[in-house]
Amino acid sequence: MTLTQLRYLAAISDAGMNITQAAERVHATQPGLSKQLKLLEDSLGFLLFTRKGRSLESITPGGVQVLIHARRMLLEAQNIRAYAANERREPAGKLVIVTTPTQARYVLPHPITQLKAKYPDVSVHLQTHSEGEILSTLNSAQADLAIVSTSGTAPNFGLAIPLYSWRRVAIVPKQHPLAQTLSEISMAALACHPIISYESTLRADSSLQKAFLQSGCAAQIAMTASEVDLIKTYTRAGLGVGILAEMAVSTALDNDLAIIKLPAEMVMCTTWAVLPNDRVLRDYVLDLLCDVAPQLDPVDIRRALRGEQRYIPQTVPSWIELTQSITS
Amino acid sequence: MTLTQLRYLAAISDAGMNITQAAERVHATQPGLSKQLKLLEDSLGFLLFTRKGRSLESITPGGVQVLIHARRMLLEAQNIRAYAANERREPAGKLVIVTTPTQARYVLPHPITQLKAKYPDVSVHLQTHSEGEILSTLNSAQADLAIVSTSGTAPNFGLAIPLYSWRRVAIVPKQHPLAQTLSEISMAALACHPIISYESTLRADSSLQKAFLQSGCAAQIAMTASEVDLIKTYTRAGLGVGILAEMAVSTALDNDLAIIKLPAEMVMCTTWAVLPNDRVLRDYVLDLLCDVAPQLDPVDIRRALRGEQRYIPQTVPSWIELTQSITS
DNA sequence: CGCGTTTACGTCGTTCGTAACGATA
DNA sequence: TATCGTTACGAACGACGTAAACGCG
Repeated sequence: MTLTQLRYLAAISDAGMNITQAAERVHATQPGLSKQLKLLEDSLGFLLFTRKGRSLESITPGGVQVLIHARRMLLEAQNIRAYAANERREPAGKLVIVTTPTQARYVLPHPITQLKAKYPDVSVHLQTHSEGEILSTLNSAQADLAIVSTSGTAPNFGLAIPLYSWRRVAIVPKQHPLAQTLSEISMAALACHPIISYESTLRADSSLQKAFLQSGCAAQIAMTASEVDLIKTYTRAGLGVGILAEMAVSTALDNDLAIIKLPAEMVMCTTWAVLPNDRVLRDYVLDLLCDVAPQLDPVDIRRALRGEQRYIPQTVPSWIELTQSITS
Repeated sequence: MTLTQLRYLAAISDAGMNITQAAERVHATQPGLSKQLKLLEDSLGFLLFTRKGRSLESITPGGVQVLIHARRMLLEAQNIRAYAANERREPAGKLVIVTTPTQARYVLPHPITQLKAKYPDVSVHLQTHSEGEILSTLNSAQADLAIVSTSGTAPNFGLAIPLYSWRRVAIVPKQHPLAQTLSEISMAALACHPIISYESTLRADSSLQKAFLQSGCAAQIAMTASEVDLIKTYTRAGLGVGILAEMAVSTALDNDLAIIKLPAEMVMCTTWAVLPNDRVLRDYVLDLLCDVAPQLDPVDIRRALRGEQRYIPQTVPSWIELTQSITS
């Protein structure tokens, strides 16, 4: 049993029992994998895959168990390599982030630019998914971290680190009657207008729906979209009042839109970085996080990931505080 | 980075930075380890040990981190091998148990005899320690399981499985006045006599001390011993009333002694099997446990060890029930 | 006949042990 | 001088890739 054999085993499983395809992914030849698989099965003494003719059909129950432990070993091997790469200040590396389109488009550009300036040889891979899919993606894909938002408690996976809190805002075209709203708008006033927002607001437990329910009004969801830009576009077209995350609007770029505060019934959301436990992160990952949220202490995070102590978050700043401190 | 290199690394650390000694333990030559260590350090890019002249002085902070992950990998490798050995019904194997002298001497002989009858090629290693040292030994030594007793809650380590509950009994020579005691003796009556018991009863929080305190008496601890046999010997010599675990006396062997029940103030103790989490056990380990405590379900234990579900203990039988069902 | 796996074979790299050497206390 | 680690070298093993054969759809 060698590490190579286990790596091949995982690759074959990942490639859907296709040895040829697995061989390409690990940059080796197909007969090589075939042979190492056979050797592994011989040394273990039982079959890891069921065969159909010559092809692999499916993984055996024993194969599943072996694979579980093999993947843990490969993860730890990665950890050692990551630690070593940090230690010798290796400039190159890979960074896979799974997050939502809003984060990817409006929050991450600046931190990632900073990161690329400091570490030009790190290849960054952004995977955007809808809110619900992100944690399962972090689990299956070999991503380094997830950045997600919740309106309530911490995501129940790995180590969840609160980055900042934020509110939703309403947007209308400057010529819209509501554009004159001076301070914040009431939920009741908002209920008179058709709403344009994210797809996720259709869910009954969304914080938007709950805010309307709480104030005794029913929202008219005029339309939903998955892309923030679509919401802006249709708001500009006069189809209704757009409601979106405050990170997604800026007075500079959206100067044809009026930005209206929403009342306290519209609860604050929190954006979290979610890190898989027991994983050694490259330095640039922590750099990135600290760049997003300066209140973080990389040493604390490292300790929490190693399981040495529970992670106790600092006071979580609001998005507005963060952007103010950047411009100042 | 190969598994061999990591195994050597762990061996060198275990041998106190002595490469020659480490080489013996892994059945390899000293130059082999020396070279592989250098190769590992080269591939990682930093030193794992500090050198003093030519000798290894101590492990570096980086070495500590690498070692943590390396040990996890080696454990998982062991897990795969153990799973495979089970799968192919490998008759040979090793079983390391850490436990107390009482368990080793009075509880385990029968189950271990059974085990050796079923698996003659398994080499069994019993390590006896005092109650307090056992869990730390299980942690450091590569033992398969610990068997310990507590008078209260479950040991806070790994997976603790309650095997049986038991009481203490008092013993006196047949000619002793108390030998005529018909049913159980009161704590007050007991307090009139010098007590001979385990060393651990000297601790203020021992259940024996607490029982005396609760009934308002002070025990006269005449003497303590670490060995059960010593307690019996000095009891026979008439030095006092022996108090020991009921497993340690039998009407057959100790027919010169009268066995006296103790009242309910003397709380019941529980004997636990403690298994390290995330470890694949050989079949014979579970066989042994089920032989000690027939209420156990090996499938449940396996699932709990894999972290698939919490372990919910069955009703825990008392030692008396266990011995009765064996003889019946 | 193409796709995918297995088998066969030659080459290359690596590991391992023996032996000699070096340093240290 | 004894102990412990390093270096050097040769033999053996193992891994890998190329090429060909085999089954199956």
